[in-house]
Amino acid sequence: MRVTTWAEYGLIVSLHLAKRGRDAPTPARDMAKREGLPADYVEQILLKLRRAGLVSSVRGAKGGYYLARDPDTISVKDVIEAAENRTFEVNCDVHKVSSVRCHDGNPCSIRPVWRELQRRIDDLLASITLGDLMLEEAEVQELIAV
Amino acid sequence: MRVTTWAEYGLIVSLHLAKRGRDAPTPARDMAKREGLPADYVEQILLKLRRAGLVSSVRGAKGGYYLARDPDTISVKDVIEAAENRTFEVNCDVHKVSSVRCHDGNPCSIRPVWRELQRRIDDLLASITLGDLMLEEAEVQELIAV
DNA sequence: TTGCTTTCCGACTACCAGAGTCGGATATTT
DNA sequence: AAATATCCGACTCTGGTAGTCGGAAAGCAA
Repeated sequence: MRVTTWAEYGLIVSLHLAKRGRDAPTPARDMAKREGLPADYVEQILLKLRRAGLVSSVRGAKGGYYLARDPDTISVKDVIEAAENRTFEVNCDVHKVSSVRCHDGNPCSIRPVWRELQRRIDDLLASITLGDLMLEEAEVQELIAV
Repeated sequence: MRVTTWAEYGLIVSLHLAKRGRDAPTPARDMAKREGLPADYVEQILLKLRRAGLVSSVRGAKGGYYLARDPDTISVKDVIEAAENRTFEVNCDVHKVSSVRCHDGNPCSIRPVWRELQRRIDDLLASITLGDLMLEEAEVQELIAV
């Protein structure tokens, strides 16, 4: 169980845009260079973020990307879902063990475990915003450790 | 983010053994057939569970596997770690984005997010035992939804 | 002692998603 | 025009997941 680079890079890039502000758009290539990430790949991810409505873009020279909304209104969950489609994927829904076993009518005491796990993961990730992540590491840590 | 079949099958198989009791060992082949899982694969997983000390085995005819400890003393986290090595894997530790960025000295406001996520996942999974999962689905659901 | 059942274990294959690249089309500024 | 960017599909490469296979060793039963 882990998050992919889509989610990780997505967060890095979103946070980068949040810090840069919304005055002038930031070119993908410039962002990739500063963050030390593969440029072409970053562009793919920015495309996903744009399609999800998290960032906006300006084409042509002097163009680039900027955050579509205020950092405080964008949660980590938003970014991960934009980049990776889902946060935690419950096998009962997608990669079913078997159609019989995972059928809704069939009782399964394991299912509630995955469901609850998904709920808790989503709860945490939805509670953290890009605004929060603009703080120092130690402050973030304190903030989210309830 | 998802659990692999190692973890899923591992749980199914452990739970199966828990329900069967510890009077007589259960052959892997028999278990696989009843649960509708690939026999050879189940055997691989049982091997992992045994190496982790969760199940014990008896070789030869009339042999098989049985739970090494009381179901109430084995958590879902135990089973997942036995089958999959880890529950949630923090990229900062294993698949580092880059050695510079993920170096301990380098400040990173994203890191606390993954760490806290790991903590919460582990907390939940450690709080659920095989004994709990021997209850009905609805009861399990109620039990773990705090 | 000869089978039969079963665990044990390494090695081997198939497949797919993750990670990243590439080539070119389109839009905008200078 | 030329330069800078987004846009986007398609393409490759790799590693891990999922599962299979072939045999060696151990114990039971006759």
